[in-house]
Amino acid sequence: MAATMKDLSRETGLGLATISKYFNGGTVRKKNQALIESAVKKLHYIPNEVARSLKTRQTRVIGVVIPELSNAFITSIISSMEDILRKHDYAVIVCDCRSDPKQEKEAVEFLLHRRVDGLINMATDPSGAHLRAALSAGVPVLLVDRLIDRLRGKVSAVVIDNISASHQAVRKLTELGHSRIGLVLGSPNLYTTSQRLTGYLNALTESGITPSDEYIRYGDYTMEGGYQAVLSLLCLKERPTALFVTNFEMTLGAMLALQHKGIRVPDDLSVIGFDKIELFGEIFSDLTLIRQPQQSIGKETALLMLDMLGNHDGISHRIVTLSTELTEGKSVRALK
Amino acid sequence: MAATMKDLSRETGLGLATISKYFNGGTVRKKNQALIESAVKKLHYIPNEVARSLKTRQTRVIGVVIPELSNAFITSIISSMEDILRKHDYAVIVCDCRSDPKQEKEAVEFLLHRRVDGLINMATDPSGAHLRAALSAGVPVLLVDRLIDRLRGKVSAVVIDNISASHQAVRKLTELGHSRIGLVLGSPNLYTTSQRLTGYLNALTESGITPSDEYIRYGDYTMEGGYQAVLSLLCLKERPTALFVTNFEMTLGAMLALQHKGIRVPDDLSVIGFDKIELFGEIFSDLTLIRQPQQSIGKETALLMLDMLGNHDGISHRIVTLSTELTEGKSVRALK
DNA sequence: AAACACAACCGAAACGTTTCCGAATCAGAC
DNA sequence: GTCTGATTCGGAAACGTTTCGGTTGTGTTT
Repeated sequence: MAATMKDLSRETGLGLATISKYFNGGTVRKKNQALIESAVKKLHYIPNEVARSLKTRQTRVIGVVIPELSNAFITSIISSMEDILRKHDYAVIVCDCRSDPKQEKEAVEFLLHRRVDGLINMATDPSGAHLRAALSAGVPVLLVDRLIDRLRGKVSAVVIDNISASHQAVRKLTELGHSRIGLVLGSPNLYTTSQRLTGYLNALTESGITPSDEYIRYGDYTMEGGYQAVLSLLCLKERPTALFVTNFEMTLGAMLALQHKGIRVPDDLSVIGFDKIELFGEIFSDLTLIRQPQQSIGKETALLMLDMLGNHDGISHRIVTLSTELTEGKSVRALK
Repeated sequence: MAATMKDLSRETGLGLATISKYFNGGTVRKKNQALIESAVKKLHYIPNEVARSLKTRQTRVIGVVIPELSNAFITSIISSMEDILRKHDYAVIVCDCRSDPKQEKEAVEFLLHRRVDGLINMATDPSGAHLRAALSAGVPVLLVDRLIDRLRGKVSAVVIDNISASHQAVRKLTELGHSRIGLVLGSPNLYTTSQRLTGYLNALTESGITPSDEYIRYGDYTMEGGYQAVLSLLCLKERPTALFVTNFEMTLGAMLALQHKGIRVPDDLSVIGFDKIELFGEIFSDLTLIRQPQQSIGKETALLMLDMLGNHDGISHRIVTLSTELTEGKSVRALK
């Protein structure tokens, strides 16, 4: 059905090797170039990347394993990443593992079977067990957003500076006189969770405030989780005067909870949220929040991966840390 | 580096053909099965899908070309689609063409080079020109959400019944006594736009109301577009008493505009929106809206594609139409 | 024990490229 | 018109599978 190089060879009278060289930028005589070009047109030749992959031992495919596709933070990273990768002629296979370690592992194996050239992973399993096969197969691995300690030195990573981000937000609150500051974190064993907790603790102790577990909640990074976390914080005998919520969905949930409880922001409670994402940003436009540079995360991820793919000999594993930004809104006020 | 079937053959003393048969579910003697299994373990054999693809002439990869990845409606479709496809051992390569017909065409070619087994497309170019190459290469094409008239019979499709959806929404409004009903549509030359317009017009004439262009706006399916469209509708000397907004982003924009203008819903104006999407739904929880079954769209798309891939001889092109649902909120009231 | 049927096995040729390296061709100078 | 050195060309062997068709092995029947 589809034309092959062999057909081109027959049509032009040239050898296979010459045709191949033509497509790979080798030097071919003008007249032969023309000959090949017209044969390509005539036969509707389309190069077969599969055969090429088999021979060159590279598929020009990058596997991406993420916890959830329907998550604006993630898709906006993927989107800018895919953009760059495709411009460099790399295809991206995205696998959504639904935050399930088992599925995550299967996804990695699935991609390994397909001989992806590299693996980008926003890890669900904090142990990194799912990546062992990839590592031992020599496939470059790049972690995004979440580091895995025991893989340090064996993989690259692109993350944000979670500690400072959190530190900055909390310091802002302490500077305004808040000392009972509620913290809503993600799932307990996630990298970002513990980092953001550290930043919070640092900022508090720095201001001479003794942190108390009472004010810390784990909201699973979901809207529902954020909602419940805030409700529970509001039940404390000594209510927090301020809140720091550490991801976007939970911020949404938190705002909803406050709204339902009739608590005014910032009059009754100061709030700092997380991740201003296109559409949503408009809705709570006056929220003070920590903003992650999703675009840059995607871009840096793509570039770092391309870099790893380039240095085929002796891959150097780098960790790129991007910084966040505190955008001021009107959801925070000074305690009189 | 990586072990091949040849290595397994040497290790077990069995022939290549036998090993292959083992992996493809052929009958192999018990003792030999055990032999192979242990060799697989010992050598860490991973089947090379690339070589297999070359030989079998199928990649088990589906290409998906969409206008925008960071769009919740789209990702939720993709998510459920990818889920099913991967369970059937098909990988999905997603290309975001940023609603640019040129990029869309390039994406299709990109995927064709990679010899995808099938193509799923939420079309940006309403002419369908970008799909010609795929069609003539005999690659099954499946349109989602947007039909392309001149491709009828040559492709399959999964869409919703836009005309009834729109009809239903508008009839609801006319039944409550509204006659000046503003309509906010997407981009003029899109399939869904014209279908939803038709439903609107039908419903109006059915109630003896003469439609007027004055009440129709094109909002480009963006939040900003919806925002502007509503502002402009509010400037009419004879303001509409009700509004039907035909996608999610524009509904968001519309609500924002109303909020900014201090217009109360439904007291001052009745509103029917579109697409309740997880998170956002909570925010405007009392909106009456048309809900598309994104899950089902994804699922039907995947199944239909698998079906097309199955009937390798004589693909029958089907069009699956799913229906929408009107969920009642509190954003609509009867005109006294 | 011979004959048979049937299951399980294997050698070798594909699939469509790339690449090595020896062979052919070329341009220019004498 | 020949020779030289530099270019361009092409034959053939890979890459790791699947599959065709033929061979060997196993177990039953008489």
